[in-house]
Amino acid sequence: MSSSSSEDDIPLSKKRRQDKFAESNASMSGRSAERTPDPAMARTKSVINDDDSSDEEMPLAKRASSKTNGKAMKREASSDEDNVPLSKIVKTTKKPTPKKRIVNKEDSSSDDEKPLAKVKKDIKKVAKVKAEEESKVVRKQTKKVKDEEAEAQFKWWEKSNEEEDGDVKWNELEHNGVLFPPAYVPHGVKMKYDGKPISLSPEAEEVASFFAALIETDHGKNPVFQKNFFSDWQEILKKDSSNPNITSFEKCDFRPMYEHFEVEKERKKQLTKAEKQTIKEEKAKVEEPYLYAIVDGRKEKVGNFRIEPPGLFRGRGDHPKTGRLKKRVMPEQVTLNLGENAPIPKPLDGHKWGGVVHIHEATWLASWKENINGSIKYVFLAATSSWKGQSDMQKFEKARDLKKHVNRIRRDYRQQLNDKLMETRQRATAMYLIDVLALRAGNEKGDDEADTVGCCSLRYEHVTLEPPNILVFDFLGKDSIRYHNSVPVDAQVFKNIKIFKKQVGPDNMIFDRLTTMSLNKHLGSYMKGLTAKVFRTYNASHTFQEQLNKLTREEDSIPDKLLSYNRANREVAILCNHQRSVSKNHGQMIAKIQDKIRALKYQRKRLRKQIVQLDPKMKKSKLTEMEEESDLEDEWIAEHQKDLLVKEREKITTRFEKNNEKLASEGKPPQPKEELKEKLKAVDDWEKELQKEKKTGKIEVKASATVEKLLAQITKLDERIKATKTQALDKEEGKETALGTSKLNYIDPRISAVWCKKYNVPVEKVFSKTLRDKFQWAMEIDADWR
DNA sequence: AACTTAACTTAGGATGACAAAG
DNA sequence: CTTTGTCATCCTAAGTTAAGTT
Repeated sequence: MSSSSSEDDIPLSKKRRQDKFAESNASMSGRSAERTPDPAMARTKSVINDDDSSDEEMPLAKRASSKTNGKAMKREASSDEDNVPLSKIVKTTKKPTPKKRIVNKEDSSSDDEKPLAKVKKDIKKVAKVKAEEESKVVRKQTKKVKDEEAEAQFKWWEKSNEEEDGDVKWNELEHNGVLFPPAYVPHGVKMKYDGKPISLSPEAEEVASFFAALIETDHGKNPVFQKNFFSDWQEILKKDSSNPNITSFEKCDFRPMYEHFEVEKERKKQLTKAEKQTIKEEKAKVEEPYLYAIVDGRKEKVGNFRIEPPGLFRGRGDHPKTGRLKKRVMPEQVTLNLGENAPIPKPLDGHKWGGVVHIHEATWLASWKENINGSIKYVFLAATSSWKGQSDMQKFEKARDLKKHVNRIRRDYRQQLNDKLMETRQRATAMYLIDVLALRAGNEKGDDEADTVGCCSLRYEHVTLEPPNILVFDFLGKDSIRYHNSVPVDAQVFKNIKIFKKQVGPDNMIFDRLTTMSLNKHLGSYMKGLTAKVFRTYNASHTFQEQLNKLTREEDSIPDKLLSYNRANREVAILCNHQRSVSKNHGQMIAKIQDKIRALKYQRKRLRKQIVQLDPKMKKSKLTEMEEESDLEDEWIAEHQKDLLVKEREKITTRFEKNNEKLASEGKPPQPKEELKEKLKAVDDWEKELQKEKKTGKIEVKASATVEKLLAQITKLDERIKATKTQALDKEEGKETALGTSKLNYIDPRISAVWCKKYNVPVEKVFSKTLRDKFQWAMEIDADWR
């Protein structure tokens, strides 16, 4: 923080993160302490008296928030479910979890598939036989196609809804495993410790390099990041006794390495086109085997076949683990998911796979455990694949289904906003927020993660009340993005939040009797598969369609139509709070544009003066109608003129030098210096002229100039000024909203497809190539779809 | 555990400024 | 003075991986 001596220079988005940082530092005692509930406050009643005056009588959080015994709490919460009317527990009978079969590389070849696989097959036999036969047919057909022209895409959306085949996603699955990052090649550049160059073991050098590359970034300057990196690096240093004893981060100077990388970067840029081309080709050759998997005979694109390279964990927000070393992944840690009959790809030389499994009900191709949070990473098919496409379409269909139920759901929760039962009332209030504000569900998080919240995990401090009915939300959501919004709400919602807050007290969760699980369970009783996130999809798509209809004019030009499209898109992005960090030089950029505008205005002003000089009568007519340049101060003009002169001189000198170089290379003698002087003199003359202008207040008008000509020039300038202004405005408006996320994940692509058809806008204007590929299933939609 | 959503990072293509040529 | 070619800059799209939900 100390680095921010001039706060105003910091882009907004960065600031927001910094502020947050300050906040968490201020409350150093840590969250766990803050959130520990006051046992004296614990109460047990769970019926609500609606009268405000008797708020005190309200029940309280059994799970009054504590993280320390969260597990016990959760169990308790689930026992609460007994209160739920039976009718609401529709949950389908659980299928036995499929057994994973780990096959060691050695035994995999011979014995293989028969026993376990057969049992499994028997279980699902009845349901599956039909599908299997079908898929065999499909396979034969597509194999033929594949041999000729591999790309003929399988149009799954044209097939009638195949029987939902239990949870089985595939019968045969073949792929070439994963691509590991190349082994580390030491560069030998010595960093300094305590001012002296030191040599490091390759492993220690690698980790130091990870950090060195980041020293100029926000991460590299973040103390938590530094601390975590440093302690993990020390562990690595200890592993090789030849490493120097490094105990103080402050004494480390990573700059030599950083500079080395900068030079390398520059060198890469300087490569010729041909060299770049060969590098690209080599890369493609290495990747080639991993690009596609074969699913039931169909060739499908793989998404992320590359194993994530080692590096420093770049946790967002103030993640406690940010900066920790993300270790290199070895084949031993990687599990492959393959068909029983598929050949097992070769692991790295001298290595073995961690395991090979045949989980037919999963869509992942490979997985490994990551060492920072202990979570599992997966290799999936690409977004263009049928698996992803199908589930994407299902998602939007589900959102469309919601339309049929939403009125009933809304009526219910409105009614339940003053339910006697605390839990029900909280649930109804949460549903209101999820529905109206498109908040995320908000699972609880651990102490070893960034402190972010969603609807169910909102805490006391995240919502403030502004009578009569305004709620002010201010919290960090997913990715530590700030959600800051003032919304007028239903009177009862306002009242409820007030009550809940009073009950739970500071630092505690507002919906203390609600979990995402119980909420989703309840939603599921309205409609199969309905969960909190469906509301986000539904509301996003719905808003988009609404806005689009409202904004688009038949008679508009295509750019205008696109503007409407983007505006509708922006509405959705705002609803979903999709932000992007303002680029580091946004401020500069805007300043540059403003300067450009002023420079144009300066020119225009001169032209006007000239016109008046030519024809004094013009003064009162057209010219006065024109907008006055309020931001053109004399001071600025002087500055600007100086600038123009300096630039002109520079230009002349460099041109002169360049010319000389050219002459020299041709073996000719350089131009005489007098020539340069001669040319520079012209600028001097210009300068004098400007000074004279300043004194007399008159501009010398060229002999060829006429009023008409000057007016024409002014019109041109006017246009340019206007264009630049709107450009600036557009940039300013959109600087913080990211349109891409909603387009990619929330807005039903069929709405766009229909819109393009209806208004004759080419689809490629609204969908990039990847988007078109991903949404192929939506492109051939009927024009009357809604 | 498995899958979707999301922002951050990077690559490369479009765009505009500038110099040289017409 | 306008047009054309080149280079740097900027911006978008693709790629990556962290952070959510179920």
